[in-house]
Amino acid sequence: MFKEIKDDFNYPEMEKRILEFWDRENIFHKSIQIRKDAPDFIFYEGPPTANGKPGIHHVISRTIKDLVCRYKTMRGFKVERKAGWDTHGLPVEIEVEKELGFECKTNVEEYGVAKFNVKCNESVFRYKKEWDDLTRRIGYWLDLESAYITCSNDYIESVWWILSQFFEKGLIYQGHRIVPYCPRCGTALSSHEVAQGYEEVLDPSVYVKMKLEGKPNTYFLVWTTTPWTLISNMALAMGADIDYVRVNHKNEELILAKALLEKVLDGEYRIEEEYKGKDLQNLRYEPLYTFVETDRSKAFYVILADFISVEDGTGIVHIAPAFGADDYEVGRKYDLPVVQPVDEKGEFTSEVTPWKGMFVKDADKGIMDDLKQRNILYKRGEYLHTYPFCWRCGSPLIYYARKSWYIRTTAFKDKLLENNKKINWYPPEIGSGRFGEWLENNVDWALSRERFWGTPLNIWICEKCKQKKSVASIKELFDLAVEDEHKAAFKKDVNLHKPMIDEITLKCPSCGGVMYRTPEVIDCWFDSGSMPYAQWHYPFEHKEDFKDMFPCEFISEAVDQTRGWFYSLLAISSFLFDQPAFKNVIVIEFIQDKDGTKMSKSKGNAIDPWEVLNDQGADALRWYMLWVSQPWLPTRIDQKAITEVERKFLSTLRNTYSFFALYANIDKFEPSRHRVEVKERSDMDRWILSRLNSLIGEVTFGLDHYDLTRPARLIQEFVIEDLSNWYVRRSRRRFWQSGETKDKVSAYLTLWECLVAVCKLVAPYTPFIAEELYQELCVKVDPDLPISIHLSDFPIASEKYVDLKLQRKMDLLRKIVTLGRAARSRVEIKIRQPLGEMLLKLPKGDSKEDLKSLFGLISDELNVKKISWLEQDISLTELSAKPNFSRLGPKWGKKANQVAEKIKSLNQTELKKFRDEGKLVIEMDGTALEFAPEDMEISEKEKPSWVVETENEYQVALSTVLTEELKDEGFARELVNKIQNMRKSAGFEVMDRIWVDINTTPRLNRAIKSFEDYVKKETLTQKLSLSGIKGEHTEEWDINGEKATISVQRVVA
RNA sequence: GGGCCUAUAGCUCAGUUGGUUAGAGCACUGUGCUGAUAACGCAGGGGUCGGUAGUUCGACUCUACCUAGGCCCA
Repeated sequence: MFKEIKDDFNYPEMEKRILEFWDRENIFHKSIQIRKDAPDFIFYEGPPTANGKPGIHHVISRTIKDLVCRYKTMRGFKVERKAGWDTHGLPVEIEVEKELGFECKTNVEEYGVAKFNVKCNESVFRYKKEWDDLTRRIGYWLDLESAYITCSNDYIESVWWILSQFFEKGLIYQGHRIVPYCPRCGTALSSHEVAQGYEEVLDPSVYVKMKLEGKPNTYFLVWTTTPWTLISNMALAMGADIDYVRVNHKNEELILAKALLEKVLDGEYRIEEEYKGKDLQNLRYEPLYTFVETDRSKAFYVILADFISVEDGTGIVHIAPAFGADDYEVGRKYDLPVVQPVDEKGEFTSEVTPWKGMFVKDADKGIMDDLKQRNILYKRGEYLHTYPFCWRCGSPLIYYARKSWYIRTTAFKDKLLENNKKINWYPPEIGSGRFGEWLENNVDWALSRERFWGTPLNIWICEKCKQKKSVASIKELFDLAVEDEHKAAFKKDVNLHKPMIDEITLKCPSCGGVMYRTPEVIDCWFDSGSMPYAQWHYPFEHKEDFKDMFPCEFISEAVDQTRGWFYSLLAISSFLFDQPAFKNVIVIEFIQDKDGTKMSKSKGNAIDPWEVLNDQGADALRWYMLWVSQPWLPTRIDQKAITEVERKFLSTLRNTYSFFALYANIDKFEPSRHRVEVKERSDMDRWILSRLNSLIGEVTFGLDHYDLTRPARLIQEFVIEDLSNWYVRRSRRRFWQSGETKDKVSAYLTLWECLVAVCKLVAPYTPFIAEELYQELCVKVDPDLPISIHLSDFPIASEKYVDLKLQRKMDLLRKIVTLGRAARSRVEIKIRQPLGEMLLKLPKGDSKEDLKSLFGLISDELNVKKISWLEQDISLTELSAKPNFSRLGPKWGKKANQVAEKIKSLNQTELKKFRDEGKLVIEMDGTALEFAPEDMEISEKEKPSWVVETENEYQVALSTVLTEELKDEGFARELVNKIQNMRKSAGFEVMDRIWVDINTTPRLNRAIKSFEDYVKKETLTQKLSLSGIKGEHTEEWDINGEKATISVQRVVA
């Protein structure tokens, strides 16, 4: 027996049942085991940070990963899915700092770095259970037990090995990095933190005159909003192709951008000379301040930069390499000195005598006064702009150069570009555009972070001779470490994190001095980019079989990873193995709320995934997200829309199964015991199988090309329109037939085959309902089949069953049926009333013979007795003309009435000519009448007793003549319908036999007599009487205008 | 401030190399049907294709600029 799905079916409940089944039978691991000799499909799980709750956007990325992995498994690959956790990074530290109520970095040191890191470690796994639960609930099959963890010793050891490879090749160096820095907290902020703290503020706006060397009275006019940085000025930057002018203004010669003259200068000026920026390159000027010893030959001249705009300022930008990222970059290019007379508290150092110990921003006023006094301040004002403040303490941030370690990625930039081209990006424009263009402008990777909770940078530096050593393994560390109590303690309990690792000192191989570890930890993107190797503890383990696990075929993450994980994977793999770490990537856009704005907890518009999962279920959510739009488009999510998906698609699929189960149970039909060759089946069967195989082909093609949305839409279309609304609808009666005819068996087999195939097609998308139906449709039928749908193979399209000609025929037929239904509806003759004749007209090219074999279907669906062709030149409509008297009167005066009569008597040819050409000349009583379009109104009507519907060149005409015989049959069908309704409302089972009594008019009695057998057979009536005896259930009806009292009663077997 | 993505019916989305009257589902209105399922059928209303300018015989489609939302970078 197939399980009949009851009305109280509940998706979340079913899904939980399936989850238990998967657990109990260990299906996930079996799905890998059974493919153990199959080719690998390598997948990398991008590690999430578990220190926050998972949200709805995580569901989409996990669904996509799961879908691809399940699909590839069903396609015959072995797909290992190792989970991973990203555990390091500033966000974790901030979370813990908040918990502990810390206000600045020094609090951590006071608290103790060791204790702090223990807290970080705990914090990271606080939400792990939430993640595990959600992962399981949405059906994301992932090997959580063997997850890689970026803070484990093995993982860190692999990362160290990779770092040492970079180091050995000379690709790691020390430089400066400009960071947004909070002087009060004494810490650099991540871009994410900076973004939280922008505020609109008024800053000083000053225009300063910088005197040209050796040119009396000539100045560059320079603008800045941070006067305190002028003390560290090293150069002036101009745009190579920007137009500059020298003007005579208030008895001085000033140089500035031509476009900004009006905006900047107050009063009269005279242009003396014009040039491009590049003409002024290398011109020297006199420094404003000389507090700091500087190699003059390297500074104080005009350089060119591409970031100069003429929006604001003067088109000449003052460059202080220590205090701006652009400044620093261009400074490196020109080898400008980095002068930084500002300490970690943001105060001027003692060199800057007038303002020493003063917070730099507080010194602005004094500096401006000083400039004014020296008569080199052109003007000062205020400037309203957004400026970043510390989100924690509210202090203004300063951009500040810190010592930093870099990886020289620019040294192998061409490899990065080349390897990027080997990646298939979905969508492609991310790879070529956003990511590719960014790679073109690659700058060295700032590797180090001055924080506590991270992978310690594995570089030790000799105190004496400054020799550096990058330790490649724990073993090497032991070999080189100075024998002391720290080493002994470390050996007992290896912990590669700060602060323990900092206590390990090495003996310098060159001079025998003591080597101390550089205090920084590394960027956690390096951790995650190392996962292809570190997740296997490569090269310390898996050295031999590593080539089978690298690179991977597929990853998928959100678009914010372009400069994150996507880059770190590519950079490290390009260096180590000169190939991309991943071959295909689906980039996911963010989910927005139904108004198109970002979901966030603070806005309160975030959808809780559990709400959806408990309410509509995982399948509905999964299907919705993949069906609604391509993952790389911003998707608006609306919980109501998920309900719609459930109602329309999942329920239709379920009900189609239900229909099958109901009748298969009645007939005790077992698919495995029957066989009918497809070619021996009906047109209807061959049609749906043809559609099915076309569908399989299209779905496979899509999924093979990482297009997940189009296949979903095609499957949904197939299930609703083709399978349920046409095949099942049209085939219902075939399942009703008594006895075991070949036609009935064919229908059962066909529907069963379609359902099984559809289940397998949707198995990667909606793994739960697919499993539920598979258990009924397959496992019960044949115990030799795999015990789970996820252990079976994906369907293969059989070309031999694809009959495109048949599909076109069916499309045509359905068009004709639609026209026929519209025609009936217009004259209000219901389908149950048979009609005598139908005429069809097709466009010239269409073959009539092809369609003829399907006439049976049409006459069945539209309930007509006979179908014939309507020849091309015969028309079932006629034109008629209505005279427009308000025009005829003025035009023809007394003759108007005569003319009107003439108009009414125009023949079809004349009317057609008038309609087509808009004019007509005819003769009346010897004079020519010339009609204009306004003279009459043309309308088109069917000929009497026909109703016609036309679409393009397709025309359908139904005869509306009702003979007494047709009426009799109409009565009979109406009666059947009413009795069926009564059976249903009385709660009888489909196979129950009944007694019927009808008390009605003579006219209806006559119809009943002539269709008695038909009525009885359709309604499973054993005895039909006309005596007026009331049975269990009695109702009054109006049967096509005839009153009738109908009683039904169940026959007790 | 810079780069990239998105904007089509009330809602969610299609729309091919530029080509007739811009489509679907949902929602809405009317209507029919219901052993046809959480349905289904038929008809209807609903659009300045985000805005402006340009290229073109012709622009939802190509170009520029602008507006709004998103991501990344400053």
